[in-house]
Amino acid sequence: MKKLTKAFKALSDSNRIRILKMLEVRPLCVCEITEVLGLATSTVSKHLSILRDAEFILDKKDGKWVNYYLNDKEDNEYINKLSQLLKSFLIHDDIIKKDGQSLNHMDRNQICRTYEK
Amino acid sequence: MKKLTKAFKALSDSNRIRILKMLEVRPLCVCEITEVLGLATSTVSKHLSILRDAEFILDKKDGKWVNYYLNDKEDNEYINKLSQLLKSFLIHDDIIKKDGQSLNHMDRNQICRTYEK
DNA sequence: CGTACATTTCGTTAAATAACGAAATGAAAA
DNA sequence: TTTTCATTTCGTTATTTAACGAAATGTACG
Repeated sequence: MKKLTKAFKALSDSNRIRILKMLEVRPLCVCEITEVLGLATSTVSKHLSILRDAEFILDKKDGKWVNYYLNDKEDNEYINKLSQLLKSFLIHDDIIKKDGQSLNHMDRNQICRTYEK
Repeated sequence: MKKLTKAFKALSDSNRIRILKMLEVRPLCVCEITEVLGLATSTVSKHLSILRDAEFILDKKDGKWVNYYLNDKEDNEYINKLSQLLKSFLIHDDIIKKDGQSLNHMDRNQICRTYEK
């Protein structure tokens, strides 16, 4: 029961939904997500830890970057089903569409420079 | 987006999950739910209003009782899909099973007497 | 080695939430 | 119409949460 309510709680914030929908497009580092959402880096990092704790996402270190991506392992029924369902939701949502477009024009090496913020 | 996060927020509390699973068994009045959950009546009433606001449930007055039941109308895609999914979850959960058993032995007219509490 | 920099952790603050009891509401029964 | 009683609303309190900036961490590059 706790695992399930944790999953729903993770999905109950619009910024976290946006993150998951962005990760449907491709794996992303923290600063790319930060750029799209317009939040502080520390806030985005916290959101990602909540999504990871609920097992919606996984991360992989790659040099100085940390890439986050959707968890498509088969070992958590709730997460599998909910992720799949979420993929069918918000297809025509303006914010979600715009977020996806932003990602297409985005170069991580241009964006992720602390001193420009 | 707001409707969706509201739905997930409604599902992010274990007492509200228990209520929805109980309503899968049969429609219930506030005091039956109160009895099973062991919460104050006002707290249960608030949980029900959250579930109703998210459109997971509907209510119908019947004399002095208010019966709550699952919303099986077809007009809210998110709710339909999530309710359906929830029906497949927690089938073997001990608390959920026990809640269902409690309901079977329950007579609303025995339970719902303010002065006995 | 030392600097740069992506990310996480920490401490704080404002807002949201779950819980309760008491009071208000409204329908049914006496 | 007065009382009963299921339910809702209100006011309060304790906890959780989302947000921020500052400081800490750890890797890569000069």
